[in-house]
Amino acid sequence: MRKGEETRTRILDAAEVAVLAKGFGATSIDELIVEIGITKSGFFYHFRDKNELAKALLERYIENDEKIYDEIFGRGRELADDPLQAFLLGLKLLSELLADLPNGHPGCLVATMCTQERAFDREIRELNRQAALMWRRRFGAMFRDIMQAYRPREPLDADQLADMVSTVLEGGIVLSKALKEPKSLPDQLLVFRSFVRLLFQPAAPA
Amino acid sequence: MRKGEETRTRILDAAEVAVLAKGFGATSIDELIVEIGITKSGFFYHFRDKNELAKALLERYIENDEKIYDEIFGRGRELADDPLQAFLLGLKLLSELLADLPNGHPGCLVATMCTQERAFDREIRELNRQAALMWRRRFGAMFRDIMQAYRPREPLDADQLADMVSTVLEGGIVLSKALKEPKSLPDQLLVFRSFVRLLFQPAAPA
DNA sequence: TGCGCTCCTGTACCGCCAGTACAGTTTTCA
DNA sequence: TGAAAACTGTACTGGCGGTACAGGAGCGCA
Repeated sequence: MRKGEETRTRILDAAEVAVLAKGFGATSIDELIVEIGITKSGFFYHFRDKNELAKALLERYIENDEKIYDEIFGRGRELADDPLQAFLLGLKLLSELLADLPNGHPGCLVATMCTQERAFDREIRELNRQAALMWRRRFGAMFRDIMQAYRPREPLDADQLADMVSTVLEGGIVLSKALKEPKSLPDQLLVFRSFVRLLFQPAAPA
Repeated sequence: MRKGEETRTRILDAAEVAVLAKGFGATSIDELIVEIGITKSGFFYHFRDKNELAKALLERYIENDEKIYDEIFGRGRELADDPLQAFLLGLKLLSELLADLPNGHPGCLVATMCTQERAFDREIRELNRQAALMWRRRFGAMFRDIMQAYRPREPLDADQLADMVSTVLEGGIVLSKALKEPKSLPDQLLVFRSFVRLLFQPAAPA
């Protein structure tokens, strides 16, 4: 049990790196087993097929993602009582975390599975959808809290603002990779942060 | 010559649909040639290998993308003299165009190649980078024009604002696909439009 | 001590796929 | 009508996903 879990984790680790770098279709099982030093039979002992691997990969990724957001925006709430300040602080912390990744963001598995959606079954596409909905719920709740205390200068929907967080993150990752400029992602997040601050800023004093 | 171009186009058309749906690695040449009714030899007459296909695909995609932006933001400038109004109008027109796609946005090839970057050679990654830089130049020029006439309420960089257009488009496509909500993409673009309007809105009257 | 379970290895095989090689054939257009 | 363009046909290679099993090493427990 102990040993089996460890091997499984090593497969997932190697697969995640490869899938984020080359895409799922271009990631071969043969290459993974060579890398981690097991046989093909060993691989299929842990995963029925490649689709099972994709599912396990995505589940683990989403779980970890949620944990990171919990920590970062939890810290934001610890350091600031005001919901707007807490959120802005969270965005700042997230931007710093992304800026500190030495080789830039490795990529988002949710995005990877979206850009190759027909390569996966219904179950995986549903997992992907649930992840995006969780992001919406998380940030939507924050924006609703903020709106209790601040009146937005434009009548924007809390869920659409929440989606904007995911949009900027996913889009920033793509742009960063296309440009080969790791700094673009944290920068874009800070631009979005400025927008949020502007949106809830009280009208200029008379 | 005429005929050859037509076949080549048919290959590219079929390949683009398949690559956007399943990713490049999961798109097989065998499947493409069956779909368009040629032989494998016929395919390799037009493209030396799969990488040549990818390059041609990306080149055509970027060219077409530029043409669409030229048209839409050109129309914006025709209908409004003011650079801010012209840009806001362009975003509106773009949002409407995206909202009218019956099955949602098919996906962006630049994003596809980013999320599978290691599957492609240096030349293709450079093409991708140039595309992102072209977007930056295009929208950066528009923001600089706007800044000649309007003072932003936050000191934001024109190039970073320009990148935000690409970010929102790429991120919106990913989110739309993940959520299976085609409307998310045009909606996100309109949220961004509100932000831009807010940014250049004169300070609230005293 | 040995039984059974987990966690693999080894071997052999199938059909799909990218790519090569090249000879031959049809189509197109000047 | 003839040369070039645009293919087809055939045969092959090696990698890959996946299947099918048979067997074995190490470990916990009665």
